[in-house]
Amino acid sequence: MEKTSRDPAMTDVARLAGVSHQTVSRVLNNHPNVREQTRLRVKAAIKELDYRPNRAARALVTGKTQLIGVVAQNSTLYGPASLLSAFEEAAGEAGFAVSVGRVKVLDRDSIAAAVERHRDQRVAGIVVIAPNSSAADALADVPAGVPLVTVDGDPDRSTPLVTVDQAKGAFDATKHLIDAGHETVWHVSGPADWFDAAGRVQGWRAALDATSAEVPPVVAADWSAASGYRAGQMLARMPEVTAVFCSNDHLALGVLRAMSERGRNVPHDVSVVGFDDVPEAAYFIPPLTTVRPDFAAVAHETLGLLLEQISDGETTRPRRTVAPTLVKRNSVAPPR
Amino acid sequence: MEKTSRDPAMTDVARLAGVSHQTVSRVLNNHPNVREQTRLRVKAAIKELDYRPNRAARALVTGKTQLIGVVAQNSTLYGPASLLSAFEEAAGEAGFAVSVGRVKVLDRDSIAAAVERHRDQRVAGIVVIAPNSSAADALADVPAGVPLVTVDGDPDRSTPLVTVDQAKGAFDATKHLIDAGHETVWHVSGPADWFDAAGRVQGWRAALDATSAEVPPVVAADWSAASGYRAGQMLARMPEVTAVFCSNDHLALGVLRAMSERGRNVPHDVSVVGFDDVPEAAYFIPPLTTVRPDFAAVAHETLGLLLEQISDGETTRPRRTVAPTLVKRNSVAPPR
DNA sequence: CGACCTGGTGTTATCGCTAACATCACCGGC
DNA sequence: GCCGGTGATGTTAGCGATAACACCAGGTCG
Repeated sequence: MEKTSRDPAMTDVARLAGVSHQTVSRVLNNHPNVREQTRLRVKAAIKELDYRPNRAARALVTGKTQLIGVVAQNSTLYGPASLLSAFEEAAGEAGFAVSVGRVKVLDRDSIAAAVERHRDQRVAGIVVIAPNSSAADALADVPAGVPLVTVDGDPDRSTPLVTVDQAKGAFDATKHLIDAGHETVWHVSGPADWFDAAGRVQGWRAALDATSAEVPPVVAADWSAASGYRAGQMLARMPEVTAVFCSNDHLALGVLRAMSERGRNVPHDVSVVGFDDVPEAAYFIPPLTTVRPDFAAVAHETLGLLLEQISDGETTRPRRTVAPTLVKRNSVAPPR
Repeated sequence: MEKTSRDPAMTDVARLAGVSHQTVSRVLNNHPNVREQTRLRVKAAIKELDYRPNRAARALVTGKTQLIGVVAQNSTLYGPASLLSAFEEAAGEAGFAVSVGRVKVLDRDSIAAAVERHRDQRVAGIVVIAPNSSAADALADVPAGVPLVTVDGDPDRSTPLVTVDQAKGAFDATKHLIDAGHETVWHVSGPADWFDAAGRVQGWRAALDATSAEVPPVVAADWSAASGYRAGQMLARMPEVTAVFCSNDHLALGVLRAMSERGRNVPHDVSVVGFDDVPEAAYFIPPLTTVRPDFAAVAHETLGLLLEQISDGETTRPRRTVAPTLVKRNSVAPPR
């Protein structure tokens, strides 16, 4: 077995190539003033030694890391999980490593602690997936000077923000139900302190207002299928309910089950629309019409906004929304 | 607006506390030979300046980072996503940052590239969530000397491995169906090259063998509800099928829909069991009996194994499995 | 033809920390 | 009462990169 000697450093490459370490550094950073021949010699030496630059040393001298910190809730909710995954991929492609700080609950202290951990790491920027108001509040504590982008955060706050256009998605969904002939549309909403949920309520109401339809009371739930089921049990008993827009697909699943148990056929007795387009939505009974957010686009906008801040210190257009699309399946029909 | 001066460094703390920077370092690293009074003075100075050690500088001199790299597929499959989330939380609690390298497909090249990126970062250790054989193959390329733990990987390979006891979960599920009175149990399996799927097939077969039940052919699918639906359409036409064990909950969802369309009642005509216990499983129609893996336990075992390697260079017990539990709901009944 | 630029390269200082050694006061033991 | 040990602290030397400047050859220009 060979003795583990230390990893090759820049000076080792320099020695092998017969140049100074500074020239190696120039090659690595694509400085213009290096002769082509020298450049090739250095590159050959790098390859031969399997040299890889020490990021710690570079970070020490430049004062910058190639790390982005993300604060996200420790949940497996489809939306946040998809978003995170998409962001990690986008950042990776841009040459940034992503360090994820999971938080059990989205309260002020937990988020502050996660942000602190990231600052300890001296991340180049921080992304906070802050879908509810307690999370948004915590951002007030984040010192200025740290590039920061919020995703799904508070639209009324001034920090750079990227978000799915919840209102538009909800509007389209509701409009689709009205266009099918329903007099009005009921709404099972997510938790009131979530901005996503609030935006969807808003879009739903706007669609009803636009057609002068009566606005029934919001049925409040959390995001779970369980709460959707409970809401559904109530709605199933009300014969005047013929169309329900649910704030996410799992709520819709719960509603579907409640309707099925009460013998109300979906879509012929009651039409249902969800939000998120989870992969299995097409296999609900019946296949669910829903709204699909473009998480990859959100991730790219977020990264763009963050990189802008990192390089310029400022952002030109600190607010971006991404429009979702309506996916039509078989859970909507005209009322009979 | 204040001019942004550089972050405080150890020497700043030292000056304020009236000691040398080395003493500050000793306080930070809990060295024994520091007078209590000095220690307090230094701590006060740290607090006053909001000093935070520069990890890059520390990493540079010690040659070690507090970073763990994870390689995971860019998917929102419930199992892997839960596992990742749990691991990030566990690592965070242990004071490690987690850098996630997402990979679009689990092939050899992608994984090798992700591992390289992590080595560039000089991570202290790497976790690879390698649920299928192409991923496992890629690990052969990882040079020795990098602490590495595989999750859901190849049981036949010699790298340290943590995994859910798939066979036991499948055995229990199958046994449960047989105990309910079914003559045999059909199986809709996940992709053949996934170890999880293979383990579940094995457990299912073992349970049938143990009771001398006939072993029907495996119905191959991928993990999606779509493929479960197709499998279900076939099974629904076969009157002799009274019990189906599905390799995950989404497959089960597809099967449920196919049964429902064919007018076969679950559980009275056909019993169905899934695997994973996704949060909405209790709200399928009917509520799904399934097997729940303990992802938090897997995460902790993984972290433990990795930290052992990081500190000792070796591992005593490089293979750990975590037993899942059967969750009984309403999708199982005696045959009629 | 000497002053001056400029492209290619090397030399030196520096980032903020830890390791190793140096220093010094104080202690007990022979 | 001198000597070696020990606890508390300071001093110095790196870790491996980049930045800033120095240097030198060769070409341009007045």
